[in-house]
Amino acid sequence: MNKDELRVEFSEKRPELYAVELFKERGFIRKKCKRCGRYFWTLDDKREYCPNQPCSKYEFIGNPSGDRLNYVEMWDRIKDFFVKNGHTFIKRYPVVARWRDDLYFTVASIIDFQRVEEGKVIFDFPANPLIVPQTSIRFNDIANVGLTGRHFTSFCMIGQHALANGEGYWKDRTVDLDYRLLAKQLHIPENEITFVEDVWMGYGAFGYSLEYFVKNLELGNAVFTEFEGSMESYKRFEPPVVDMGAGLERFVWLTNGTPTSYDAVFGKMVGRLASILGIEIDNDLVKSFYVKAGDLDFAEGSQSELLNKILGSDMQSKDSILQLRDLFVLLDHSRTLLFALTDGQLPSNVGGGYNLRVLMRRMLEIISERKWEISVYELLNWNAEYLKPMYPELNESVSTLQEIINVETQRYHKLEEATSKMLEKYSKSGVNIEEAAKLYESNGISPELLSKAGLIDVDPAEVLLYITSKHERPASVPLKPVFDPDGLAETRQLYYDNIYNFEARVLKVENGYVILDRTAFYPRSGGQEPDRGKLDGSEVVDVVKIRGIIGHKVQGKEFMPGEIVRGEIDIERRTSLMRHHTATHVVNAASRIVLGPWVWQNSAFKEENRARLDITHHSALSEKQVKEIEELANRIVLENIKVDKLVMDRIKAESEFGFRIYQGGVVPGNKLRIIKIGNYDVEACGGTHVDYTGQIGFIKILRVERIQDGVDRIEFAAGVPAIKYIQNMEDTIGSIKQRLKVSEDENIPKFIDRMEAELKSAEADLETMLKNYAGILSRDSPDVLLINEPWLTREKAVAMGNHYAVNGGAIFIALWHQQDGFGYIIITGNRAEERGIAAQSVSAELNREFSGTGGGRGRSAQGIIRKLDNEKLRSIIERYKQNLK
RNA sequence: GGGCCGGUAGUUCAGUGGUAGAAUGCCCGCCUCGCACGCGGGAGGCCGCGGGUUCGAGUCCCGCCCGGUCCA
Repeated sequence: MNKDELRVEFSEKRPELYAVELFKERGFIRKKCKRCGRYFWTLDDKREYCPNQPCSKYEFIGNPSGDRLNYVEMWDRIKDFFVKNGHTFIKRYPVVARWRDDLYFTVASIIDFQRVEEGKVIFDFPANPLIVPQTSIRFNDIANVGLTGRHFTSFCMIGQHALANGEGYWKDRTVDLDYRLLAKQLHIPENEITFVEDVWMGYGAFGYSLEYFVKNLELGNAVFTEFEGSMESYKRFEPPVVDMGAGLERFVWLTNGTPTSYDAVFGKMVGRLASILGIEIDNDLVKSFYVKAGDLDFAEGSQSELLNKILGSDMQSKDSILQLRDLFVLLDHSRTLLFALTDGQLPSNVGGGYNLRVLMRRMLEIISERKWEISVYELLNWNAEYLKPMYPELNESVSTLQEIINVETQRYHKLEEATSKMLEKYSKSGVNIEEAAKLYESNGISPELLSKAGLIDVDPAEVLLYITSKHERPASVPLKPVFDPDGLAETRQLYYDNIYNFEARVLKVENGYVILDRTAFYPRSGGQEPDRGKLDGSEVVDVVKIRGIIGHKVQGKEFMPGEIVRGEIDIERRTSLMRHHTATHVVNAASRIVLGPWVWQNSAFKEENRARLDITHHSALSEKQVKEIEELANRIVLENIKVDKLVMDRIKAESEFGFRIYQGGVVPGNKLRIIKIGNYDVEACGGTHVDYTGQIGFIKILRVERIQDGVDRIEFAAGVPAIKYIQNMEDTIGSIKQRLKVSEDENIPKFIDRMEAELKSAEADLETMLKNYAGILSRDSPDVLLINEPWLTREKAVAMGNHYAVNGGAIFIALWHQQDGFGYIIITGNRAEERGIAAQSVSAELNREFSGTGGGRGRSAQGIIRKLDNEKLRSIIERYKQNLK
């Protein structure tokens, strides 16, 4: 199924889908665009073209429509309208989409309420209908930011969402509300409003949509997700979903009519930044440029080419546009960074973190190249202040972000240093295209930089093309569920109620998994390993949950549907799992307190004997930090705090505790199970926990490692396994003390120091002795020295040979016994050289005569011989002696 | 998540399969010098770790660890 086919299906074959009541009531006419052929609805019977670019051009620049409002005012106005009309206001979700494994960032408001389970989309609305100002992040238009006047790396998507299930509403009311928002609430003349027919699809569901435009600026898109299946056979999606997303930035732009949306959106910040940086803005140039640049795509093709097309050869204009672009980029990128950092994403070299690093580095690069007197942190601060009425959390978090920015800035400076060193290195030779590609991919030195430094002749774009031509990507294979949950009711969970023995009815047996109507067995989920125990006396070896249905893998017995069985949980194992799970929350809280507010749980795993917690942090953990975390965690244990296990409405939990509760990802459902440990930690969590922190007993951190840029792993044990770990450590130290014959732990390092010193002095003595010995030997037999001693090794032979040669010896031959013959080393001195005797020629002779192999260079050679004939060796040596006389 | 680059003296880095180097810093001595003072001497190394190939590996091959970088 593709979009074009779907358009034909809906717009051509089923046009009635789009004919909402409002169109009849207000007299909108359906037209077909003369240029692109798409259908649109308008009150203007003379209109021939749809409002999309390039079929039509913007008409609002310098000629705005509706009430002129700034960013924050505009949101208030829109929010008031929807709330007045029965919508529940929902605070924005984090821009870091932790509840989705297919996305790093929240890219649209509907993402908040979608859960993807086994490739199927499930909608989960906290209220119906609702309105949300969802900050959405998109990195695909990064090259267009600042140049087209309308692209951002993040924007506010006004999300108007409803389920058509009786409680919410469907398309007639949706379009009616959107129309009234424009015409009544914002006083936009109704004949300026146009609706365009379009289609939408994703995750198996699809539908049709009406995009709405004013003066040819697209403001929003109302998507009606009504179907699922394939083009050939589709059925109604229950319940149908209203997904209206509109760009707040567009609304502000329209009603202000500025040349760019940045002017409207960032308001006073533009002028303030320009005056600090000493930039004078030429309004005529700006207006004429952005009117033309609006419908170009700078992401594809050469940027300078497009600029030349608009500005001709006027270098000065080009410079001032690029300068303005950089100013807008700083404002845009700093806003995106502010949201993403606040929501806990750290810059790094993997995953979504890389996108942030790119933004950060682009900002630092601009600031450093233009020598602008502004810091990244200041810009974040401005944005936080500006957006305070809408998003107070930004202003609360911004001061804590300084440390992250510092670390990242230092990394950038390190890269800068390394770069200038590399440029220096290649300054004479220059680089070819292959080297340029390598320098960029491995050292981060961009082709533009090489070009500026005059090290490459080719167009930088050509290097990038060369790089992309080498890349390919692999595909991933989705896992197949172990049993089919369709048609089964959710299993009743008994494991939260301290039940360890129970009776239940078998509903189904598939693939070795027994599904019961109720169970006290905790399934593998939330990083907690499953319970073990017995079902009718047989071992339960695994417990899994698929869409609320719990399956037990049992060994040694066949079960029949309908029979009643007895379950018995392994209490010792469960208790240990509970300790480790609560301990994980405690260690997470301790890490956040010790390190900083950017610490989130990245993932976690709890088993019977140990647990590991991966946390987001900008640097590797120091020994001191680990000790502090361990100590604080144990203090929280000693405080013996009650572990509250609450069931709360999602909205209430989110508003009371914030999105911090989603450490392990957002849990589906309107009711959340909340685990609260005093004021230390609150998380939505489905795991089993102890009742008081004191029951954890003792937490011991076993090891920490940095598993990737931005993530540190903490492995620890709680309770009995932690004690066992300490006991093992004691045993090890005890045996070391026994071997070293020291009585106190603290004497071990001293003992090692002494051993090291003794070894060193023994080595030095040996060296001296070898030297002296070689000196004596060089006097006694200055021509050829054959030495064959049991204590010889390669290293000792080399050292001796050198001393021998230095003292005037000519040919040094060392032989020592080896597994399959004799190893030898030959070192020659000046006198041998004068006679034209090279070490490798002696070696060659030995090899030839005694079935050996080996070789060398200049004054040294080494090898092995297998069949030594002492008689023959003596005569060879005699010959060399004669030769040297 | 994938690709690529790197890891050798305290530091910055060279290093054709054949005795581990330079510069700088450090220590000692000389010089009292037109200025990164100069001269001489010295200490400082599991060449990231483990395996393999080889008579022989810093060097070639494989795996791992650490750092960096680019891409999705």
